Amino acid sequence: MDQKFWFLKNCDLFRRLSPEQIEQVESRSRVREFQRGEVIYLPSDASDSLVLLTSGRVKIYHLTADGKEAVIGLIDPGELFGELAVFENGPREEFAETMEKSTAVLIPSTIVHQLMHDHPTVTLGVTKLMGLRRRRVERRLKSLLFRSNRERVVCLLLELAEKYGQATTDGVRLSIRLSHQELANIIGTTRESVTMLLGELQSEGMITIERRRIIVRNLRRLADSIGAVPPELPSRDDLETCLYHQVRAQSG
Amino acid sequence: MDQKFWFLKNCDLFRRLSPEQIEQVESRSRVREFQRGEVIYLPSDASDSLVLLTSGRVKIYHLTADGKEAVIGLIDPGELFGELAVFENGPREEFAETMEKSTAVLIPSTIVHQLMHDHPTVTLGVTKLMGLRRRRVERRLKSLLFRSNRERVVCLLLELAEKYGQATTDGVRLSIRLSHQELANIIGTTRESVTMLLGELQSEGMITIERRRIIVRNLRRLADSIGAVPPELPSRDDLETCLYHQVRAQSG
DNA sequence: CTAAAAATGTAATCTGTCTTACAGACAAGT
DNA sequence: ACTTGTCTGTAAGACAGATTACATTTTTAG
Repeated sequence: MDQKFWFLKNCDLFRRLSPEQIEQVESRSRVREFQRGEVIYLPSDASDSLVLLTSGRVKIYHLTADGKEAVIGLIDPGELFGELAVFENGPREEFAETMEKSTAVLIPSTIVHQLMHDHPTVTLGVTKLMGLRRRRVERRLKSLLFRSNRERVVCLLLELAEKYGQATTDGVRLSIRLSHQELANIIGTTRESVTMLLGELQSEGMITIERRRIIVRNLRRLADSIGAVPPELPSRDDLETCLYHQVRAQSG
Repeated sequence: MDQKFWFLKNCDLFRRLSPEQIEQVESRSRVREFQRGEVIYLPSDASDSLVLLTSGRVKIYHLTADGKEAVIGLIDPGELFGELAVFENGPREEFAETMEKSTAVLIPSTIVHQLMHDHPTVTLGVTKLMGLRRRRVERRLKSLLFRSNRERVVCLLLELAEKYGQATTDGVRLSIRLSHQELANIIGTTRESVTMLLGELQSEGMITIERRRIIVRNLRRLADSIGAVPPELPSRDDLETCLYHQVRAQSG
């Protein structure tokens, strides 16, 4: 049967639900399209939905007192976000903003609560999700404390390679395009510093940049240069998930 | 009835369990004493227990490549930690080390899994715990990105006031003693910088320090100075919990 | 109580990073 | 194709913070 909300079935969290339950979630959720740069939610926002990104890309960030964006994380298709507001009663503290044209499903937290109540695997899934995110943030914290800008940039490249890296003959190609400003917002430095450091790394032969795409020539050497362990590249599974989304996006 | 493991009952997570279930947890958990500076677990550690701190204080930290401690968080009596290893199968990434003589209960993850399976409130409790911790880390991340050392120190003082602050006639007294080195390890700077900045803040009348205890003279003014919102002090409830522990520790 | 160890205070130098400023490259829309 | 706006590259000066080095105080352990 052709489901309108096929993506719910494709989402890890809901995979094991019965068709009736999926239907229930469907009937109460809203799908929304967002243009590039639109805000999905903000701290003062009353809404407390869980959000599933089905296409595009979203950045989660805090605003500092002087108006700078402190990026906490990036969200890709198939990923859930905004889940903190489902358990806390207080308001959110972060912004979610699309980095390109995106589509998202907003699932009211009441539905999520019900699901978690009825279906233990959902609860476990949510818990694991939270754990994963937390580990990610802790890792980032570690990669910022005590580190120079150069080390931060290298750490970020390694992190991006782990999530977006595709092995090619030239090296590991990052399938994500971020401006220097966006990179700077992730590691807490200035745009100029990022430009300089990427230039340095390129002239040292660690990376090459062509048409705003970064290729890490030698992952191990890059990791070694700051005493880190080279990351695993995304597994075949992840790629399949990714492809699935792309295919469905074209045909749907 | 006088329970040997009274602290399990006192822990939020287990409060609603039946006496039999408590007993079950008790029978499979181990209590251990740790001297100041002992390591409770480390990344290569095979053990995957959930840990409940019943007395003392623990710091959770990562080690950077050049051997510096990047402190992720502090654990106080009544708090759980090490919970990430309960869901991930991979090894831990962080160290847990006592900052003073401490006592902890090690609860095997199998027991936790069982409990979560049988008792939905436990699962929900764990999820909320993870959410809380994550928000804490994200907040810290925000308070480090783009911030000067002075701002970081002030942020840290505000954070400590929120957790350890006691209102007095002189101002908010922090009921925790941390060395300058320990403070530096939390905000990712050097011991010398912390010494200087605390001195500055003192000479500006923002804080006073007597016998290694910090008193924030005017919380609002301190918060305003970096454009932050002054934190709430710990509520009566938290204080009671704290007292409860102290009382039990004396009588038990 | 005393010795040893740890923590604090201070200061000079040196390095990395931010700031400011501007020019050129690239992208998107008319 | 041209224009507009965003992104990238570069560089000089200012400044914050790391480093180094050492004196002094406080705490801990025997």
